[in-house]
Amino acid sequence: VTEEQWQLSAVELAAWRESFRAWEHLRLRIERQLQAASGLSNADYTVLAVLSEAPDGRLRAYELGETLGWEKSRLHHQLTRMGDRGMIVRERCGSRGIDAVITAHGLAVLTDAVPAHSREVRRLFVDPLSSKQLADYARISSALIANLER
Amino acid sequence: VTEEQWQLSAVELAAWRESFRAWEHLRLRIERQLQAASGLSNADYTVLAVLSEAPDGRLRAYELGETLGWEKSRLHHQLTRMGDRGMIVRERCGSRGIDAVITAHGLAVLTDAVPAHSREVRRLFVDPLSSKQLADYARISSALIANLER
DNA sequence: CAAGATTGACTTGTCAATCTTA
DNA sequence: TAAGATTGACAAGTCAATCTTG
Repeated sequence: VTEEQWQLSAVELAAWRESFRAWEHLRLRIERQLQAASGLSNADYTVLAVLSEAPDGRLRAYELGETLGWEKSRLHHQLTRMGDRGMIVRERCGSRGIDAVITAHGLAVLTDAVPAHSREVRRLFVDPLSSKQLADYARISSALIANLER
Repeated sequence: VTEEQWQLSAVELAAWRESFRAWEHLRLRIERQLQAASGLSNADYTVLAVLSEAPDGRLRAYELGETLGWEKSRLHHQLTRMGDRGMIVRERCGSRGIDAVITAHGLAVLTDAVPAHSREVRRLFVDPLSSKQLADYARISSALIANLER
């Protein structure tokens, strides 16, 4: 019999499936709360949050993409949708760059959405874990990201 | 000043964002590998895997949905697409139930896909973690699921 | 040419409404 | 009526190809 070195042990496979399932559920619930309460997707919320934290509420599209880890076309479609809904505007900047800028409306929508969203994150992610577990989870996530980006 | 009890601490927020980012990246990479190597989405793969593990490669659509934690319409669309590609068939079963049954072709596609997929899961998820971290991560995921399903 | 932005075609997932049969 | 299945409209994301300007 050939050595099947790729095989996952039962424990490893279960860990993978359980983690996958947990994250899918979590994402769905967060998404639903945001949608129902504020009409935002999680992607909308994240873009608004990142822009609102940038100086002048403005960021190069390119850097925004890096920050979020999104492909340029995904970002572009997202910004187009958000632009159509008046949450951001695009402004040509320098030579061949574009700035995404959060609008007053975008900021208002975000401000409105933050408390309930944060409460949901707390309820579904922070509260069920001990602070050690939360720290562990974050540390492991960082390790995974580091490995992914190598 | 009002007590802002919903606020997430910097640590909590960072943990949430880091975890979110890790999981998004991970999912994308897994998805890409599957797509490139086997023309399967992760959803396809998961359905095939679950069916292949069921007695006779057959499962009530309803139970399949429960197992995966998917809504019925998602499952329905998914099965339709997989049916179109000859990987499963639907069979009326009992009174008002439908069985999803993996076909020989579906099983062949799955069998083909397993090694490279498993290798990728190992490379991106299992190997970068110590076995204690893996166990921690799985345990935390279970806790999150338990909380979500309450 | 190359960095960065844009486009369009296509796949997946969500929601809400509807159908079917015990 | 209710369990379970189906449908269709739509939002989101992916890929590959193309445009633009230094």
